Amino acid sequence: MMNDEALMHAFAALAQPTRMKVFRLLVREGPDGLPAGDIARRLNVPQNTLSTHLAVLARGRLVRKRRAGRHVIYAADMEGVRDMIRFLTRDCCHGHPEKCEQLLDALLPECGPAAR
Amino acid sequence: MMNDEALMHAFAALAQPTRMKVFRLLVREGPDGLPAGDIARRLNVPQNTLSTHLAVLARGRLVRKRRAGRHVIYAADMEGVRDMIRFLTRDCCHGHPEKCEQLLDALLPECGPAAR
DNA sequence: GCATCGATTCGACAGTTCTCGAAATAACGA
DNA sequence: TCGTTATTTCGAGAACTGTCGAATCGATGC
Repeated sequence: MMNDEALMHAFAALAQPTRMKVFRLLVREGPDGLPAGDIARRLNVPQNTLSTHLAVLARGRLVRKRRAGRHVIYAADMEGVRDMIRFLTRDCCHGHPEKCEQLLDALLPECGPAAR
Repeated sequence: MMNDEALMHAFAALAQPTRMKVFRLLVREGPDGLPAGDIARRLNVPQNTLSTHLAVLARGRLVRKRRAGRHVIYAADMEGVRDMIRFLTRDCCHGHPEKCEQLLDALLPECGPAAR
């Protein structure tokens, strides 16, 4: 479980337009991820600037990196995401689960109607 | 639906320890909320500093304010939360809903086992 | 070894955020 | 109206963040 500081890093990581775009791109790309250079090219950001942003996302556990030859491949890391959701929704219902409907509705449609 | 800038404000709002504590407190407190001064006292933050933080949370649609006499009462606003969750989970499953299990597990326990 | 390619780190500048004392605003009661 | 209480806004200093050129590191192939 993430502590408060780690959680803060996760929120800070997404509080910046370029990093939001990177995260979105990587979530769509799936577990295979993309090399740093490809991301830089696709988002039109200088490679060194992007590298800094990727480090911030990694610090927030929102991306994971692995090396493949001379490429470093980044992929979305859902562990950080899970802990953010936990924080956002902890104690939200006060014993009235139906109040969480709108929150569940935000999550479930993405997973298809067969999710549950 | 929140645009990217509004969403960014929501993430930025939680990227700061005092504001994280305020949000957590207000979520626990429920829809009735708390007057600004009570929050300041409970978290040991000067009232003017807290006021600034509350404004940032409000900009991110994470709290709502209403006036009651000379008090201004703040309560958690789940609309911003819902849009954050939507952003975090959009396109995460790639046609394999079972991959979202861990994300659902982050949300459902908070709502009690009878939630679905 | 050395040239090359991909990625990161360094260093500096500009811009933004955090904090809090002091001043201003807003609502109430006497 | 005046004094009191609750909250917000203003202003300034310190700290932090985003950006990108230049230098560095790491892996590959010749």
